[in-house]
Amino acid sequence: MMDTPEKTQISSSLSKFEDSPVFNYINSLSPIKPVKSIHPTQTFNPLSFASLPSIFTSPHVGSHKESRFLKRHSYTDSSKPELSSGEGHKVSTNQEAGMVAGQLCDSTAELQENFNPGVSLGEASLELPTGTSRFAIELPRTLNYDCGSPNSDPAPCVIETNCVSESTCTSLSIVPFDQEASEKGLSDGVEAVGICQIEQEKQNIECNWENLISDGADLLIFNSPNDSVAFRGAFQKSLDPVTRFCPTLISRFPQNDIHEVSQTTVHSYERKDPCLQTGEAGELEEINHAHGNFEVTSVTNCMSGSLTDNVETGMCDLYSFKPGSNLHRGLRRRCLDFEMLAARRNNLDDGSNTSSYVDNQLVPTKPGNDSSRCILPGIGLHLNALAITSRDNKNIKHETLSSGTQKISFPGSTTSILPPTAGQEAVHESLTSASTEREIDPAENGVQLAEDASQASAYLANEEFNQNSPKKKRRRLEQAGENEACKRCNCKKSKCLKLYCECFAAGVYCIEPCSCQDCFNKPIHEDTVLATRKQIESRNPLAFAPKVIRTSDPIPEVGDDSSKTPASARHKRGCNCKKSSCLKKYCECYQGGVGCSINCRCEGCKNAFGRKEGSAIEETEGPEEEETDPSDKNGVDKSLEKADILNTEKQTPVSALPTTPLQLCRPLVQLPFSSKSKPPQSFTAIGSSSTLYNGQRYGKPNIIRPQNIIEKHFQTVAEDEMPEILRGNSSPVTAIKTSSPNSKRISPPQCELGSTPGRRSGRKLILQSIPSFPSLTQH
DNA sequence: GAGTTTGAAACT
DNA sequence: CAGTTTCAAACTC
Repeated sequence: MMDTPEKTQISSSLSKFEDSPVFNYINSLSPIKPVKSIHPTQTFNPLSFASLPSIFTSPHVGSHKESRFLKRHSYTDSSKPELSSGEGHKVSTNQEAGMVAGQLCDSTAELQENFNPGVSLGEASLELPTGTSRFAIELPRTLNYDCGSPNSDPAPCVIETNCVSESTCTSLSIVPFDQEASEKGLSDGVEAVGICQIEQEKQNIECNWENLISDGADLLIFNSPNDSVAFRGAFQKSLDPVTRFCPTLISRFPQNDIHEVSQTTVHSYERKDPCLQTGEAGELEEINHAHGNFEVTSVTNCMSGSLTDNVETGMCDLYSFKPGSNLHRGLRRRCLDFEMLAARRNNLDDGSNTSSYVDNQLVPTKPGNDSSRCILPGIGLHLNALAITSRDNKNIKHETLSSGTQKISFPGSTTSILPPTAGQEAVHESLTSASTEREIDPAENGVQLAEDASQASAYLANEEFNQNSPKKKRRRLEQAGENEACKRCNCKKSKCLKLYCECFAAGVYCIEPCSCQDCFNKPIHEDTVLATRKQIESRNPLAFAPKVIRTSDPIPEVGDDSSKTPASARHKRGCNCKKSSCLKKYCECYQGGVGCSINCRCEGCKNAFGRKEGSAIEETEGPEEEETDPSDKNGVDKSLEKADILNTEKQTPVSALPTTPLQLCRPLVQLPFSSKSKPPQSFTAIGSSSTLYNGQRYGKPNIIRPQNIIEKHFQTVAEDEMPEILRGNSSPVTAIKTSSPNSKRISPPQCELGSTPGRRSGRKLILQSIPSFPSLTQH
């Protein structure tokens, strides 16, 4: 170390005067090769930053490394005035060739290049999949470290003649660059070192993840700048790249059966951030496959901070997100998506809504390019859908898989056809969990995407995708499986800036098919839309949250028909139906394909998906139908059909929770919002600890990951043991509710189960028993 | 397609 | 917080 700093200083001081003094000095230092040594010295000067030197050590690297270093310099410069000042000239000189920004870009490119080889090496030495994953993960970190982290300090060590030592010293960040080393034949040693380092990092990462897992809050928050960076990068990337990710991930998982790897990666992602996941995944792929410059560049950019900051700020401004909050991410994404869309639309055709519409529509219609779009959205959708219920429907899975698999063509959704293999399922779960996490981000993207995806699916399902009349469209959509994702409104007075508007409520811009009047929910009026959203959210943070929340908790509200009501899904607020008997779409619960819960204030509930406790008692199935019949047999029939479907599904052991298309669709749409709107609270609460759930039901759905795990937990445990307890008992929410008027209702159900309090207590116990991921169950 | 019903959202 | 109004979807004809 000592030597290096001296060298650096010297080099820096000499740099300007390189010619004579430097040479002399160098010559003095390295008797062997005065000339070559010069190179490094120059590099060093700019590199004076600790980290860089290592790279410079190898003469080859020369230009490339320099560029890299330059980047670092730029970063480091801010952090380290000394270097900047001293080196400034040098740097500037070096940079003279290119602007700083240009350097960044170049550096990024270089990085990528470097990475690729490094990856290959690492993989070769290590396991390919793991290596790749690691690598991807590592990269960001390394970058981060490079930037300003103390780690850079070791760089001086690098200055030392030994390339190997240097590489090691540089460690994380530079290791990948081993190309040089490899070239020199040092590769072996370097690789070993690099691998070790990588492994260490990996371990660290894992640990971090674990920690993160423990901390729900952390989960939400970017673990490391890397995450944020990755995320940002992903963000920055166009949708297309993002779309890539999903398919890649999906494809990989099932194909390779790299369950562990995939899971690990997924989990990690999940834990961190959905966004991150995508980003990282994307990185991986890109690195592996195409050398995606984007990500790296994005990372570098993030390093620079300019882009990311801008984005964030912009996003924040738009939604007034809180920087620290976990939601942030999701919000950002949403925002981004939103903005992205807006930007696109604006770019495409400022005035033309059509362009935007095109986007939405295109998805279904145009498999090719659009597919990419779809993909992103699809991802979001999938995620959302998944988020809704990890288990849920095959449909969801299919969609997710299909979408995931396919940017190409939703028809790919046909993937649904493919029976999910165990591996797929596992992947699925992981994905779902991930998706759930993403829900946040997907929020916007998800919504839009979801719409797209839904549209696509609908399209697939129904050729008729014609959307001439909203009603027809709706019906078609419904028929299609009710991919409500393609929402179309018919607003006349709300200007599509109120929750009355489905599109707005779903966080989606209105599109052509909409027959709304005086619509402001268009990219053109983005500002207005955002402002309005803010307003609404200020009033009700959960306004855009998904109305139907899927929760692993079967328990919470359902006191009623255990069989009918999908425990996992509940309407956030519950319905207030009085005349529809919760048998028509007027009922949000019914519409969402979920049973009524304690939260509901409905009267004469006959919800086919599950009655409210009180109502359930009141009405047995037989009588219900009878009662329902009078009012509307037709409607009932329809509803029953759905209900039947659900029932059948329920009957099937697999889908404990009915996953009607409705559910899927709705939740999808809603989810995105929820993610957006979701108050950070929910997230934090969820993530932080199981204990905090009170208010969090909403959040739950968002928290995908825990659900998956927990859900499984519950399912396994719960199904056997839980059901009774859970059924009877009230989730924390229910408990809360008990205090509320609803509690009255609750009491009657007791008849079924016995002592409610006991249930509650039992339930609590159960929850407690589930230590790690309490959040899931929260309700 | 027009009109009615319905319940959420918004308002007071 | 409760009551009322507004709104647009859902539904019927």
